[in-house]
Amino acid sequence: MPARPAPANDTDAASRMLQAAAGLYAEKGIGKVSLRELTARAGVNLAAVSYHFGSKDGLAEAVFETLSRRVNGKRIADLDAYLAGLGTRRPALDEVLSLFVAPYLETGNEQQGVLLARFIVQHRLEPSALTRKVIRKHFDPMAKRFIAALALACPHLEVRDISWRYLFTVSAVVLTLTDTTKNNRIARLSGGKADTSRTDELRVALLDFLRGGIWGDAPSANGSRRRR
Amino acid sequence: MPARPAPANDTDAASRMLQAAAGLYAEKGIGKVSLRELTARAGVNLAAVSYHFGSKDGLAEAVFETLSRRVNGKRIADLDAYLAGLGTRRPALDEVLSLFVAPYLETGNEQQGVLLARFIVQHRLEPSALTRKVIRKHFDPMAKRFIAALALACPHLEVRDISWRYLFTVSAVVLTLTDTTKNNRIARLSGGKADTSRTDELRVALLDFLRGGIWGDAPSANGSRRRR
DNA sequence: TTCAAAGTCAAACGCGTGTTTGAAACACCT
DNA sequence: AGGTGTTTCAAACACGCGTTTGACTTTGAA
Repeated sequence: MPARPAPANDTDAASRMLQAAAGLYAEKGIGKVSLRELTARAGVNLAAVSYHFGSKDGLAEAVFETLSRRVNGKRIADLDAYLAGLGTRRPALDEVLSLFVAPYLETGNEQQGVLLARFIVQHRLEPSALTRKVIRKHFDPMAKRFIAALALACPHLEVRDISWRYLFTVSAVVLTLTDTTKNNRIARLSGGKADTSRTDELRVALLDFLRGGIWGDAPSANGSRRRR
Repeated sequence: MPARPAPANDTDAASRMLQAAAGLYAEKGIGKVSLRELTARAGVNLAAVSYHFGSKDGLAEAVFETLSRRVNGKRIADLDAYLAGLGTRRPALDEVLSLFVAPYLETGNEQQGVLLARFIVQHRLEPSALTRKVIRKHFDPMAKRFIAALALACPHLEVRDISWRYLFTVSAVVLTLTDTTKNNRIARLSGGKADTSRTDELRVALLDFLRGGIWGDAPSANGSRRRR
């Protein structure tokens, strides 16, 4: 059990491993990174993982704990600030959605968005003790805050509807972000007219879709669902 | 190289393996099934996989080839029938969406929906030669048909918008379906008010969301996006 | 300078995996 | 009944993985 010095700089072995892990997770997927590959990239001995983090899972937990705490802490803080600035006025759906989507689309920090998305998708596909722990601790509270904010922004909807639509929103965002490689599916299907790797375009398209989906005012088959 | 007899019944070793594979893929995830576990459930010797399917990947390919061909063939056929019955009238967005979503939500065949969803999500998270092949062969053509149909149903939208929204739609559907276990996330977040395991409820909520998202007529932040 | 703690390193261990082997059992036609 | 091609089976193989070991090097305070 090592005594971790509090201020670790970037040339630290542990920091290099964390960086290498984050990079490889984002590039290849969380489950497809071997310790030999990881330590090679970090320029560190194989045994260093066990020494500094206890195990492979310990390293992964450190990566996602850090990431989740930072990202969701900022999301909650930004949401609070926005709501506080409103006074008694109703929050705008667009603004709430923008705040939610922000960490996935932050320009200049694409790796963070992809990593975050991969983590969520991984948890949905093959939940593990690790992902469950991080989700419950860092994502569930944030989700509840945003569901509450969405309810304020959409007074015509019940909490049940909001919950469903929040879930669909998350799904659309994270799965889209896991396909940002060249020749991604949308580029292929649209003949290049749309492309996940053009982030600005993606943001606009995504917000258009989510706004409509959450607000929920479109003509239905029997025309009975008009409410506003 | 075995000579596969054309009519294979359910007590066939190969059929039993296919069934066991499909079941285990749906239950545990595609990447988490070992051949020893699979052959044990199928009541078959370990070497039978190599003998009948060449390799582990060969078995997986057989599973998803069959599933994808059947499901997407039916989707295309149903869409064609619907469009043909319309004559020159404009297709209804709700109907097109229902046809698209159908194989994921077919009652009495839940395993199919989950398996399908898992396959798509797996491909997005960690694409492999296998998933790429099946996607290009069986899903891309179907997707293009539905995008075209959606364009007919939504004449106010450009193909680019439709492509984006189709992608978001797929994302919302498949990722939602990978979390249908007890104590799923939406049940936890909504305090039980919504629950992925109640299929009828899920269908309604999903179609409400998708209709609104695709049609895209909701008040935006600056109020400028009103078009119909 | 000394010495114990912290960190690094090459090597090996144990385990589960997909795959292969070669013999045995079976099926089916002549 | 004989014989050929198909299918099953237990056993072993080769490999990559996460982890552990024990010796070596570095660090930093007394």
